[in-house]
Amino acid sequence: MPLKPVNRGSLARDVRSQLSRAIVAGDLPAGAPLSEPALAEKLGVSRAPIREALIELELRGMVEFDERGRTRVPTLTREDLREILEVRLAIDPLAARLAAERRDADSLSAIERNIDATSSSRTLAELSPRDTEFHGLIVRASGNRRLLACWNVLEHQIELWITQMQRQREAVSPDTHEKTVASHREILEAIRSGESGQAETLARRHLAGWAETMPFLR
Amino acid sequence: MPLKPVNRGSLARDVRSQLSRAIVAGDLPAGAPLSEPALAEKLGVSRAPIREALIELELRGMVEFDERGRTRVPTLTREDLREILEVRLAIDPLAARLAAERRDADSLSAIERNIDATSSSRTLAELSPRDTEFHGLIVRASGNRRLLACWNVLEHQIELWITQMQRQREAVSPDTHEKTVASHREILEAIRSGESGQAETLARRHLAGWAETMPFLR
DNA sequence: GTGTTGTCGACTGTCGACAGAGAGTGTAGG
DNA sequence: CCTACACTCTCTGTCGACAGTCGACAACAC
Repeated sequence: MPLKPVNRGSLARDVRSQLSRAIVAGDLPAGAPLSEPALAEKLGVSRAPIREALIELELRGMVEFDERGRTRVPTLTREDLREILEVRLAIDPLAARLAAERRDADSLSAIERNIDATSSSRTLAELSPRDTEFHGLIVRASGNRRLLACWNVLEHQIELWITQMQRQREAVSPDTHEKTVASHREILEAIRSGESGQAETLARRHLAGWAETMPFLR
Repeated sequence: MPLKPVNRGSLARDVRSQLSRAIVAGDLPAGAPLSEPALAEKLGVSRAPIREALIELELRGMVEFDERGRTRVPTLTREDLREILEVRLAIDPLAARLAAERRDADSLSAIERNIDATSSSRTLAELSPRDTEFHGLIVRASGNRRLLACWNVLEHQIELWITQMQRQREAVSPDTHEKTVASHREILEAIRSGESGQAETLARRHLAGWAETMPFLR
């Protein structure tokens, strides 16, 4: 029986992922202050790992500190989404281009599996994490760690915004769903065949097209 | 020992800026492990604010944790610089375009003052922080907080790389210096007059031109 | 000499505790 | 009835302490 390395120093990391999950799931309501002692008791740990987790979540835009140090889940506005999309319009196409220049086999198969999972999603609650994951996989496939760091700043904010839209239970229209999957597959094929310019263009169009389905962005 | 004890109140923030300063100044040598107790004693605080600062510095790429939790100042390679420039080639032009679309008076005058300071810098040690600041001011002027968050991930890494190049004491050739200032001024004027496309193009060319002065990038 | 085992020191992850500050509340006085 | 004040309660920022773990090194066995 092969021995695997054991989990080390998992408390703070566990706390972070639990809080992260709870936030995007909407279990921690936006706006209300998060009390460190309360979180610590709920999670059965002391305040130290809670604090470490909160600091990281703040840098990733999942919580914000008010002027007196209290922590809240931010309420994302139209303006916030606009900002996120503006930056993603720079990041996503770049990531696709770099990924096409590398063509890493492992990354490609991971993306492939993601698309399969996406195509079998039916509700927005299923689809949207897959979609976020798709774009994250491309950023990873770019091999640029700084680009990944930038992506990490945005990644969860997108999911949080979708949650706050309160529309997760809606079924995705078959039309939208089909278009998304087809578009993702196109991008993957451009990457796989090394057509970096095409991958870049497709990624840009994909995101811009999605943004246009959000008419309230003005 | 350029680290000095810190004044009470907002300890963690002070610790972070002191460590940040010490790192980009090269006072904390890259590669060697940073001991929390040692830092705590040098700064006259307990380990708690030290830890908070280190977590933030890690997310900003100024320190890295090894698999066992020990902290080190990373040694940046050619590859790292290439990654940074790749991402900046996406961020900088976008920031310039957005800044031109906003044309905020306060931002414009801050940039103006920065250019004046730049033009009176003589050594690389003086010039390079001004240059970093110039680009940071444009990102701020874009008004996009997510873009600023991405920039923050990169900002200090650039300064750190310059430090590790060990060339701060070199005089900047008058030619290079003049070109830099002229280029910055061009970008500012494009922003001031609201020519967003032009600002974007100039910002891209400016950065690409600088990258070409780094022949070892291949 | 080489490989193994035990010991020592140092460091990280985590915990509980305390002081200061602010918000909310109840009460006394006008 | 309304205001002002004092009290309480909770929270954050910070501290010191402890346990587990790891690397270095010495002692030891073969």
